[in-house]
Amino acid sequence: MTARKQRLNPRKQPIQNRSKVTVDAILLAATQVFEAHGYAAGTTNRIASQAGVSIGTLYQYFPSKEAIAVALLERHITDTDHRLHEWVGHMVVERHGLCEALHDYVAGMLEIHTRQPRLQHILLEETPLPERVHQALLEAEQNAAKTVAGLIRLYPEVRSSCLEHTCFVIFQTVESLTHRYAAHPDDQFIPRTTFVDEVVKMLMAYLTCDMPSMAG
Amino acid sequence: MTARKQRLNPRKQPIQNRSKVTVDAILLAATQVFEAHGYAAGTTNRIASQAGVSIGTLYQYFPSKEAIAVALLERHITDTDHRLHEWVGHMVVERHGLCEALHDYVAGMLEIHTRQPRLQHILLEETPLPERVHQALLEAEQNAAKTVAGLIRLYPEVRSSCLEHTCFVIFQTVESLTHRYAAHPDDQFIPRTTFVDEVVKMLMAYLTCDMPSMAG
Amino acid sequence: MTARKQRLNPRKQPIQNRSKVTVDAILLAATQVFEAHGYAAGTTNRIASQAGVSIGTLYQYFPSKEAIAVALLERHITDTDHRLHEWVGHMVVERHGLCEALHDYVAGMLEIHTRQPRLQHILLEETPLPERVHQALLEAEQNAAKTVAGLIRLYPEVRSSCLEHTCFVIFQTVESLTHRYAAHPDDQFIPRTTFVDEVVKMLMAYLTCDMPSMAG
Amino acid sequence: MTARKQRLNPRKQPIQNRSKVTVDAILLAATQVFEAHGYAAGTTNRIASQAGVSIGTLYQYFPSKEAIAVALLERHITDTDHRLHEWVGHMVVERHGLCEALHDYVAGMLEIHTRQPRLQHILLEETPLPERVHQALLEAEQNAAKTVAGLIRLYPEVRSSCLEHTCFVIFQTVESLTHRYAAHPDDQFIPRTTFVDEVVKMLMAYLTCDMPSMAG
DNA sequence: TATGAATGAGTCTTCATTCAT
DNA sequence: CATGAATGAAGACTCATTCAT
Repeated sequence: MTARKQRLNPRKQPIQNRSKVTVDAILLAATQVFEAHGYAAGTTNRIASQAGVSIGTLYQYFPSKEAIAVALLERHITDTDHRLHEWVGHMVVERHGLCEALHDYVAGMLEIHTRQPRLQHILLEETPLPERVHQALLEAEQNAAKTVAGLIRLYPEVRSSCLEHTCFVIFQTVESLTHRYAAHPDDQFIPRTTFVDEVVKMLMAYLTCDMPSMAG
Repeated sequence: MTARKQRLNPRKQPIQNRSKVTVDAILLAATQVFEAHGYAAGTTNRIASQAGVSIGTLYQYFPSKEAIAVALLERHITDTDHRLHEWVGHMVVERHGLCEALHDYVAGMLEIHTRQPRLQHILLEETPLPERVHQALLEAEQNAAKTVAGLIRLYPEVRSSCLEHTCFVIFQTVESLTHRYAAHPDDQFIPRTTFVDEVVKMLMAYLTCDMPSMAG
Repeated sequence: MTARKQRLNPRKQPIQNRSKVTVDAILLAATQVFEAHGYAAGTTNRIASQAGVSIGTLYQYFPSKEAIAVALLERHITDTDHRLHEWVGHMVVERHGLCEALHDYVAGMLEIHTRQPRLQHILLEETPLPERVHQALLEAEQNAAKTVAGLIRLYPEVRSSCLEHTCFVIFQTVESLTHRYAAHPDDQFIPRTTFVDEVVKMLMAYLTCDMPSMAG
Repeated sequence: MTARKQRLNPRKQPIQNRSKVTVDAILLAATQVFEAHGYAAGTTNRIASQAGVSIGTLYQYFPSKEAIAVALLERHITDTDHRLHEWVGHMVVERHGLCEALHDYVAGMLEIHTRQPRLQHILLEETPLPERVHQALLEAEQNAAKTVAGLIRLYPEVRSSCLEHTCFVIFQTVESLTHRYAAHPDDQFIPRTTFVDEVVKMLMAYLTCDMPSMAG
């Protein structure tokens, strides 16, 4: 079936794959270079040489430096979404308690951000992105909140007048706190495990404590 | 009365102020330019022309682009510190309840970050600052946490095994959540007042709910 | 024979040469520009356009303006060394007399300096060179003195208590006098050939006259 | 007599002197600054502040940076001329021998150039001077040669077919050799006193040895 | 298709000079 | 006359992007 195609294309790998490999190498290199130098100082030449391809080849696959950043961000969005769904699935299957679930979530996000502390900020703040990408990001965040809500809803101890809002806040809290901690680890002041525990405690309290919506 | 003296110094403003006015104009312009273009794309020429002075004048007052960023950050640290102390004083004098106090705090921070949504992150993340400035920032954050703790401690309903850690988390939560909301206002999804209320609710729960330090 | 291979590489010149041609063009242009404007006023843009390349290309081959000057100086050192050795070889083979030998030497140096009257001084005096380059130059001068001594020693009429010192003085005298004459040709006052003759006469007298080392 | 004038000008010093003091201060400062930083990097602001006057005052007395260099060069020419005549007078009065006279001359020039090793080169080579200044310099050099000739002629042991040419060469030799030695003291290789002795030896030989004008 | 030399607009920064006070 | 803040042209250098091979 693919044999005939192969004959027309007697390379070791099918064209599609070759491209994919190159694109992947470039994106990986871009991740590393941006992470290390920031967006402005992360030059396309550095990315190309880190990827092991020529600058010309890089521009064969991406029309501009910005396009690389956009691709990176799109990939990031997809990845995060995947992870989130995997986590939810895992929690459901394993029948973890709420507290364990939250702990898993917070620790997982902290780990991701620790591995690439700057990338997200670089893509979100330093890169001049087209509006549609920003929109995509917002949508992704709202979907994420919904996904989290889907899991949270399963726990009977949760009390919330509006689960959507609650979960939006939870998602944002975890995102921003773990990112911040990863970017500037104040390990001297508060150790990592304590930090995770405290955040989980806050989320648990928020979700389970009976509290009037405002004042009282 | 002062007319005669004025004649000896017919400047509109005393010399001291002239410099200060220029410096202020530059810093204000830098704020706007960085806010609009980021650090790397915020060129010194743009800052100068936005400030209404020549590029030469800019370099008379600041030896380098970095120096402008440092000045901006130092000013930001001082300002934040002032505001925080003012807030604490206000709360103590007015004998506000904990919930109102937190509401004030969150709303205040959100307002600050709304006015300059990107600046803080730009200074913190995009600008290659000398180590001592980073240290100063960390110190400032820890002091802020202590200041918050000083106020929180006055409320008998607060339950916390370690107030220092708790307040550190609270400070970071408010900082990062308000900044995030200001930077990418998801107004469509969750309105501003609701957002503030939810955050306050979370903080209240965290501070007052009796909850084992971990698991249970 | 090589025709088929050539077709695989249809460039007018092999790659290696292309770079070399460019580098040479830049160095030649730098020589002319420094010669005409001095080091400080010899801008890299001027050098580039004189070389017929873009400023970007210039910086592809030399990391800084200083690097160009260093390259120029190194080339100069090598060239001078070559010429000196050639001259010595020539003298030995041709069995010239001392007077003719000195005449050749002086006339040769005068010619070199006439072609580039300012360059040497510019490189030595106006350019802030790294220490190792200065060291290299000193070494080169001392080697030159030794080379001269190697030849001088062959002439039995030479009387000198310390040939090393004598030849050092001779080398410096020829260097500085010919350079000075070339830089500010006082042709009106003393014609070129007379100048050379007089210098040779002085050197001959210095080398051959019996004279007490001091006073007497 | 001058009293009446004084009353019209009740300053501590007459106007003329005040100006002169300021001009002198500027020229002295320029000497030091050029010596330390070269012409291009010797900024007018640095000169002014070194002179203890404002940049505005500097431009009240000199219309441009170049004018300062010209004034410096003119002063240098005058000074050198003075020194030369003093030396000649001294030699004549003291009835020194030729050898001592030359020794005095060489040692004196070496001392001058040692005190300001770069200044002369800076003025002559780095500064883009108007043609008339170059002419003045040439004239000064030729006058100097004549002055030297005037002294040399008094010594009966001197043999020279053309004293003018001989003395021109002598003047240039001493100028360039001492300047070169002062600029790059190769003390390690040849000590200062030895250097002076050798140069004197060469000059003595040149002046007193009977030698055919060329070849032989 | 891959390559990488070449391009040049744009960046930060300096400094001679002016002019209002 | 003295001052020094302000000016802006110009210089060294970078880097996204193109195109001939």
